[in-house]
Amino acid sequence: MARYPGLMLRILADDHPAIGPGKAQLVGLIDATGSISAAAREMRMSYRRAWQLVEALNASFIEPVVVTAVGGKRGGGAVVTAFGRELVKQFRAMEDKASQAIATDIEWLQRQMRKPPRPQRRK
Amino acid sequence: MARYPGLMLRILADDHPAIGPGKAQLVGLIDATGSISAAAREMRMSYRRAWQLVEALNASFIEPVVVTAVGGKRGGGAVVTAFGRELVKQFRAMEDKASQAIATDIEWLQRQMRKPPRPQRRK
DNA sequence: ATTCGTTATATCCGATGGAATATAACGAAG
DNA sequence: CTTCGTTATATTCCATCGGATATAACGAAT
Repeated sequence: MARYPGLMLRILADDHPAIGPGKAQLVGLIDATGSISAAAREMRMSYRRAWQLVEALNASFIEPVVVTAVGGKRGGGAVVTAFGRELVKQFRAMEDKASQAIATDIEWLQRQMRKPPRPQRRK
Repeated sequence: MARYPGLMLRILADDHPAIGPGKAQLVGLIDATGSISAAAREMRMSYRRAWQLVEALNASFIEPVVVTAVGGKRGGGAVVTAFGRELVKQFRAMEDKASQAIATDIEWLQRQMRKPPRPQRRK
């Protein structure tokens, strides 16, 4: 999910996550597919969850991030607003900048990490 | 919990959080108090949880972060290793650098945020 | 030997989150 | 008016997480 290995960045609003890697990817996929459900399918996420994330996004910001239409041709759909696109773009840029800023630190840190014997969750 | 308003940074090992704001704070408190349970009390965290986090930290890195002693004077205690101190220091430095690198972006983003009507969790 | 506070560990339980499922509403296309 | 795929919403179920609690082990100090 994280675009940069070893780094996860989230932007908070009042200590609650406003946008992070997951929402950014979701909005990107909605933009690509024109549908919340299609984006959810691609992320192997339940429609309900994806819809909740979209709801949270729209509630977090002044301008809507995703606008939806119900019924009609192909049942409806979802469109990412210009602001939504800008939001994702900005967030990706932040990931880039942050990653650059601490790249050497991350390398050092990862050199201190134990590789194999990490108890991973079962499939 | 996040030291910088609007930013949360986590360092991942194989997509699992190796260190983040919570563990960093916990290690800092263990260093200050010399005890896992005292640190947990200060963070209003159950001892079990704190102990699990310490276990995860020690499992994530080659060198131990916290070493513990059982029994004896005052029942035992926990000591943050030199590496542990360095780890926290490095992580804090990463937060600083990342925060600086994206400060203007965060300002822009927060200007787009809806302030009051965010459904906050109940106490 | 007793005391004491801590680490270590197990067990139980409640809250939370998310998946799965079902259903309704919708509106353009045919 | 029927069809169709989607949004929207409620309901149910289950896994996971963490808090609460209890207990054992420990070892220095008394």
